[in-house]
Amino acid sequence: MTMTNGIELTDAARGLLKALASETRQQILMLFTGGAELTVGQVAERMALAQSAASTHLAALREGGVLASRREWKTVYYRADPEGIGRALSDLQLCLHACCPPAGSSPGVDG
Amino acid sequence: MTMTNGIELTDAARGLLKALASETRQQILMLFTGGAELTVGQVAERMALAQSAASTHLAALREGGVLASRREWKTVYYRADPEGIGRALSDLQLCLHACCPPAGSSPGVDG
DNA sequence: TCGTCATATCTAGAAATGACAATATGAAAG
DNA sequence: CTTTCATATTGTCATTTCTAGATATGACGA
Repeated sequence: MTMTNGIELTDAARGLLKALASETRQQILMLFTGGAELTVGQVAERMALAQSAASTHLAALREGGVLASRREWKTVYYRADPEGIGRALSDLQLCLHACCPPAGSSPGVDG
Repeated sequence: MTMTNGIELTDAARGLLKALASETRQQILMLFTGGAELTVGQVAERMALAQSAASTHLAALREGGVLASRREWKTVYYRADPEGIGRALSDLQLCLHACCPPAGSSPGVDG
């Protein structure tokens, strides 16, 4: 049995944290609210970024499991990856909950 | 009527993301599992960091609402801040949920 | 084959981050 | 007032990250 004396974040959770470490990427993610599909060019325009910067950030978000991409001819459409986000968020919550229970999570802790 | 066409992360959520953007700080947080109280010196020793580096990281974690500190004479004891963590996590979840619902969260989305 | 379009990758400079050493702060003891 | 102890802050350097421009890739149309 693998023994870790402490708790550790999963890859999914670390990916989310890394992807959303940048405020620019946080804002980019919000562009995809409601299941919108956006191209690299559209993101670059809305964020007032160079195409290369937008491409890099979008790749980082995809790498972190936050976005997914679909290619149609020459155009790449990015969209949110609710499943990836959900898993990462769940892992993060589970880990932080195990680490620092919000008072009253485990019976017998308080009383 | 104030119209924000998008969704925005709360300060608490952004604080959490910023605080946990560093893997070193992620590991530091895990030292506080189980409600442990640690001094700056103890964290520095366990993480094999200089005292100044530990102090800076702990301050960042406190700034992000992840840790809380208690001063006793010359010694400062840091501990997890479950309330702050819970709020940030809740905000983050709420925002991401609103942005990218995990399939079937809002009745009528699917049909 | 050549040209165009959208995106990805490479390169280089700018800005931010993280590390350590050294110094400063604040509180208690002598 | 000076010393002592733990922590906070400052200065500097190395590393990383961010950004934009230029170039490469892949697919279609002529």
